[in-house]
Amino acid sequence: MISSRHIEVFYHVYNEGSLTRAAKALNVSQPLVSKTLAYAEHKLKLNLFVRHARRLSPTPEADILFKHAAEVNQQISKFNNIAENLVSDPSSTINIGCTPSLGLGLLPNLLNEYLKLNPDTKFNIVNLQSLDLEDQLKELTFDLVICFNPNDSDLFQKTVLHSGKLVLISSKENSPQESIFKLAGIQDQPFIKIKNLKTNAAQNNLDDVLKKEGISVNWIAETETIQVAKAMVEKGSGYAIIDDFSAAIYGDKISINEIEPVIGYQICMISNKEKPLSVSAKSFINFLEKLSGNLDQLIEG
Amino acid sequence: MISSRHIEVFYHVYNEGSLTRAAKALNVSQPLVSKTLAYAEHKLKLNLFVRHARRLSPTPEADILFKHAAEVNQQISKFNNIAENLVSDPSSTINIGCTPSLGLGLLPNLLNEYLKLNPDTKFNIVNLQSLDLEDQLKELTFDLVICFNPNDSDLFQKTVLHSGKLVLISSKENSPQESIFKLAGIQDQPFIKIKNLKTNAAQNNLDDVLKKEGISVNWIAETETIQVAKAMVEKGSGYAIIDDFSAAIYGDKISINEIEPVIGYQICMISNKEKPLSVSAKSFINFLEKLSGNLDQLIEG
DNA sequence: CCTTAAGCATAACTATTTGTTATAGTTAAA
DNA sequence: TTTAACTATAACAAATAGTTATGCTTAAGG
Repeated sequence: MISSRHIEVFYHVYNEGSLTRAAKALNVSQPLVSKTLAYAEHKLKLNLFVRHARRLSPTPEADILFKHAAEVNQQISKFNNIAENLVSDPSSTINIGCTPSLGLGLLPNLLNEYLKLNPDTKFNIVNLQSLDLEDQLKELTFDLVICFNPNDSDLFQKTVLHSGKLVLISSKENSPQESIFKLAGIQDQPFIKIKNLKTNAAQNNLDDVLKKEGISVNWIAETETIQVAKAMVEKGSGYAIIDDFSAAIYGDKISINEIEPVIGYQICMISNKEKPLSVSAKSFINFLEKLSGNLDQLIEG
Repeated sequence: MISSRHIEVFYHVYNEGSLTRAAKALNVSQPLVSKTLAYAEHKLKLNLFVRHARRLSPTPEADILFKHAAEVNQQISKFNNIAENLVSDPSSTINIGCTPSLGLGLLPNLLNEYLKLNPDTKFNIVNLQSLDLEDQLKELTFDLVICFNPNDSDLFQKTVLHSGKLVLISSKENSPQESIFKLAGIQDQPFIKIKNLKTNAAQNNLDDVLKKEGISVNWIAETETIQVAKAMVEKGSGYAIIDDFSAAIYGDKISINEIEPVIGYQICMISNKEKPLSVSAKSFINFLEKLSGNLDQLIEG
């Protein structure tokens, strides 16, 4: 039995693709990550990564375990956040719910920007699936929620933060010739499918377009997280289609192509109209509204 | 941020209602449980239990956090079990999936009985929601699954292990006069509702009967776990209705009444017809089939 | 009312885990 | 080549997780 800490380390190593970067993300030293991971592998009697000289590559076992590691992390931080909500002064902390992929990608950048202007702000972030998020917003647990394509509802105030499009990712060795990829072309290529629509509503739109255009995909693997899809693409297993935001963030070792026809998605902020907001929450929402539509610049940072 | 170990300790203390018994369940010393719990409370800045002389009673915060603690535990053991399945020799270990409430109540008794006869057997138990269970059985992750009222399917071989009925639980001070409780009587009493039908399909039948009989309940609290319902009943907050198995196991401090009309449920074992089973798995399934219908005697043990 | 037994807290430890810095070894790329 | 980026190991230090022994409180029984 390995503990939550080991799982957390494994998660970050998989996610970052390197011990050094995982150590940075976890705010600990690199040797500790090396040791902890080795210990976890020893305890599980599994090799999670193959060590190349300057690089780690996840084993098939790691690919399978990653999504469960993500769930464990989510669950534990959810527990702690709920506990914190039970105790903390609601006026001083801004409670934000968001989907796991945005919590990893977009949100840290947003908070950083805001903290430059308002250094004393405290945030409390809970990662949940989209459906859960809307429930919790109804129950007034959060001040605001950031997610993909939310359902419209009279209860909620909605602001579109970003309109993006889906892009094709492929390994550098095996990327398509044309810079704008024709969607029908994926019939000729092995494809990595991202299921679990709850986590990533953007995928919904893809399925709709594929059906409408009558394109059948030749999928060779199905996964629930963008990270695993990206890892497989990197190994050269096939193409995958993800949102441009995640591609930009995870995309140093892969090649990215725009797609025709364009498949759009939205990242929105929603808040409950009936919830009386604290001054700090109002200020943050105001900040986001001003930023709305210009989020691209944050990715570079 | 508290770790999985703290959450585990909190879970068991809540579940057992005492530090000493939690220590026994966790196979550690009582002082350790005392310290770990105190540490968790300190870290969370929350009082989880009010200390009376010979007894702990959970605070409202603990009632809220318990279900999340249960989810964390489930998630972590799921991770470890999946990892184990990736490595272990399938022929030597019997992989069982079951719902959380049965995993806590019935299954340990069953395994104990079986281990008396076959001391060398290794079990691997994963707690999941009913819907997940059937998916995993399809994917051949488990040798067998034990759950409430499963859906019929051609893929699965089903054996009824136990036919039971739902019972009323109440505090000793405030229990109904008549030994067989007329269901319509709950209109007059505050009621604790157990939602989350996924975990406890037995509750489905209750809702059906209530609707059919046109009985409206005056529910004052809604929870997702039997343990929280039991804790509230014990505090005298109201009545609740649970399966007789759980009542017998959790029921030393509460009073139990049969209900009229009788509301039945079944505990079943299902296995995938297509999965080639190991000798040990076959033997265990055989053992269960023989026991089928005579599970009551196990509760006393 | 006094004794007993059950149950929690504290003290005084030990063992294990988690963390650190310093440093050596490997190799892709300038 | 040299450099820079990464991982592994060694040698410690700090924090956690565990132990037994023991004292305090009180519900229950004689």
